[in-house]
Amino acid sequence: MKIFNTLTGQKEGFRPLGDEVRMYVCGVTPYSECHIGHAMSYIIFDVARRYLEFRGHKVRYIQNFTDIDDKIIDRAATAGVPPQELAERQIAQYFSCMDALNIRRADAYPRATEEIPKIIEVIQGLIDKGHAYRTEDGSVYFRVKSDPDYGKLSHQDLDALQSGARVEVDAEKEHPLDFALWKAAKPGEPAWDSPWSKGRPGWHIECSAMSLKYLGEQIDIHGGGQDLIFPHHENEIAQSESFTGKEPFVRYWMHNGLLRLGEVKMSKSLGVLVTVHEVLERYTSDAVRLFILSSHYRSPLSFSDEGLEAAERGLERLQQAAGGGRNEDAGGKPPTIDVDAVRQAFIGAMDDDFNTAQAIGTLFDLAREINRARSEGVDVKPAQALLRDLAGVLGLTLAEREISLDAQPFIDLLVQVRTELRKEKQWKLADQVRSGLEELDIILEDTPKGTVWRKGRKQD
RNA sequence: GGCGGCGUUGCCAAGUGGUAAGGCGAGGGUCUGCAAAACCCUUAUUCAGCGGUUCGAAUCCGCUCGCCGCCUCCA
Repeated sequence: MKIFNTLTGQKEGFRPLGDEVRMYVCGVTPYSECHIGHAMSYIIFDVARRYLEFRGHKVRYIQNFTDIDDKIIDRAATAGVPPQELAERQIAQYFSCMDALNIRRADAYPRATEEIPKIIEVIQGLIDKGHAYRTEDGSVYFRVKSDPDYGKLSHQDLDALQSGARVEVDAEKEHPLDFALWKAAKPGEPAWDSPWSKGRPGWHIECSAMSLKYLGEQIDIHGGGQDLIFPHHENEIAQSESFTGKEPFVRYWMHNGLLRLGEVKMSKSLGVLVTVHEVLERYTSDAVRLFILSSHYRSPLSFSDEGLEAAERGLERLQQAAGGGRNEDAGGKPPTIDVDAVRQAFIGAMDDDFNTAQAIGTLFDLAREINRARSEGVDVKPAQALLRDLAGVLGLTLAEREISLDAQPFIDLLVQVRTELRKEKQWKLADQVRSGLEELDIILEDTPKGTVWRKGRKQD
C-alpha cells in the first residue's frame, strides 16, 4: 500500500519499521467542546488504523492530551475553576464525542501533566547538546539555528519562514523562530519543578517526549490536521531528531485537509464552528462518517446539510442491502456475487493512500448487486457479510435506528390489524394505519413475504 | 512576499497518459390495491480558460483567471 508523506510530498510504499505499526496522532487541547473538524481528523485516522489492521498489521496507536497550556489557564480563570478540573471535564466530553462517532480508542492517552519527567529529560538533553538555552526568567527555548534542516516539513527555510512571520520579536530569544520548550510560570499559574524554573512545558515538547516514551525514537506514522504542519510538527521534528540524533523521527507524516464552513476553515479562534454534539443531534454517526469519508482525506471539505442529507440517504441503501435487520430467509439459489473481486476492488482503492471515496464506490456497487441478486432468490448472505465487513473497516455500523422495546408489541399489533384489513380490501382503513404510523416515524413496507416495518429518520 | 493546494455533470465527489467511478437529486419504467423499498433506463462528446508536448491529456508542461490553507493558537 501507498501513503502520501508530507515530508517528501509523494506517495510512498508503506512498510513499517518493526513488527507493529507505531502510530501517533496529535490530540486536542481540552479547553472547549469538540467540533466536527476534530471529528473529521479523528475519523480519518481511525479509518487508517482500522485499515492497517484489516491488512494484517498490528498497530500501536497513541494520542495525547495537551492538558496544560495558556488557553486552558485563561478559560479556567474565566470560569473560576482550577485548570485541571476544566481539562478533566473536557477530556470526558471528548471521549463521549469520539465514542458516539464510533472512533476506536487509542492504546494510550498520555497527558502532558503526567509526563513532566520525560519532558524534562528531553529538554535537558537538548540543552546539553547545544540545541536549547535558558533565558533570564527561567524559560528554555529551542535554538532553531542549531538545526540545519529546520523547515524541511513545511518546505521552507528559516529566512522564508521569518519574512512572512507574524510572530512578535522577543528580546529574550536568540532568533525570532526559537520556540519555548519550558515556560517559566507567572504568579498563580500551575507549575512544576524543573532544573530551570517552576513552570510548564511548551506546546511542542510533549509530543516529542510522549512519542519517544511510548513508541520509541523512530515511529511509522504521525498524523494530524494540515494546520499542525507548521509550526507544531516542524518543531517536533527539530526537537526529536536533535535529541536522538536519529532520522527520520517519523517515517510517514500524514495530514488531513481541514473542514470548512462555507468558504473558510472551521476554527476555534475564528469562532466559526459546529460542534459534534450539534451534528449528532441531527444526523447519525454513520452519516457523519460517510460524509467525511466520501472525499479524499487530504482535501478540504465543506460542511453542509445537503452533504449530510445525501449521506444519510445513501446509508439507508447500504443498510437495506446489508440485511437491514430484517429476518429474511436466505435465497434458495447458490451465491452468484464474486465477493473476492469486490474485496480486491476495495483493497485496491484503500491501498492507494486510503482512497475512501473510491472504496465507498465499491460498497455501493456491491449493494446494488446484492439487491438485484436477492430479488432473484439468490443466497446473498456471503455478500452481505462482506458488505458489513468492509463497511466496518470504515467504521460504519450500518445499524438500523432503534425503537424502544416497549413500543414494539403495539406496532406489531397495528401491523397485524392492518394485514387483516388488507385481506378484506379495506384499503382506506389500512392506509390510515400506515400513514398514522408514518406520522410516528414508523415506515411500513408491504413485501411479498408480508409487511415489515422500520424506524424512519425523524428525530426523536 | 514565501510555501502548499484546489477549480470535473443540478449538488457532492473519484479518476494523474488510453478515451469520464460512485452518492444525492431529477425524469421515465418495472413491481404494488395504492405506496414504500428495490431494480432497470436516462441525466458531463466533456473535465476554469488559452497555448504546448504526445498517435492519444481531465490527467504532463507553460501562461492566464478564480478560490483556499499555512508562514500566530488551531484537528
